[in-house]
Amino acid sequence: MRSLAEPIRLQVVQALQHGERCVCDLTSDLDLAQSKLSFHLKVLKEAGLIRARQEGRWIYYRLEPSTLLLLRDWLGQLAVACQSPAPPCA
Amino acid sequence: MRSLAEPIRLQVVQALQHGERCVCDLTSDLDLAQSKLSFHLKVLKEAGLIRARQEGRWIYYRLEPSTLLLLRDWLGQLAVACQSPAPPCA
DNA sequence: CTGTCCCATCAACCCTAATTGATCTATGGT
DNA sequence: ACCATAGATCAATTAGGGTTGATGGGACAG
Repeated sequence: MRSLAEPIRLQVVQALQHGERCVCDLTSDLDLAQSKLSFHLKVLKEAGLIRARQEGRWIYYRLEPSTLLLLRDWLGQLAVACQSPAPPCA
Repeated sequence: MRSLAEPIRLQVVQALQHGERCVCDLTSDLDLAQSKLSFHLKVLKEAGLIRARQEGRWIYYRLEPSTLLLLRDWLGQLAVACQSPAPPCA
């Protein structure tokens, strides 16, 4: 969750929404310093939200659906039983 | 999303998972300073994740299912088309 | 083997957001 | 009217994470 808190990382996730992309494309798409993008990709990777694949000199990133669905289901769970009345406080 | 990045706020959300609770209960459940809890509740409320209800001297908080489901669906969308191959980079 | 390109990593700085303790408001009881 | 309690708010400090620019390493081309 922490990894999705950063605006730039959200942009990265959106940019990967329709499929795999290489770092150089992401850099130009989002107009980011290479160093900055690399930092955020690392955070997302360590969170298990994206996966890297190397091909020659280029590295391609894609979203990791299993993690996304895990979060998705967790949010769904929260919405199920959250409307029951409070225990009396006084 | 930013609001769910903070560990304490995640605890609050978990604590509200099974239904409404008043602030005093949350304070003792999570063993937090009143000021700190109030701060995080405000952040969650401004994010639309929780809703407050006053009853006498006490204020009860509950999760806002519509927001949770919105996030849930967004994550679901992301998982749909994210596996298509990368456009060639060279 | 050398130069170049793609990307990761590192250290120093910066900045936003969380914590802390005190104060303020409002409600209800006496 | 007065006091006690629940909770919000504020100002000052602190801490955590993001930015920046430079450096490093691996992969291809010549």
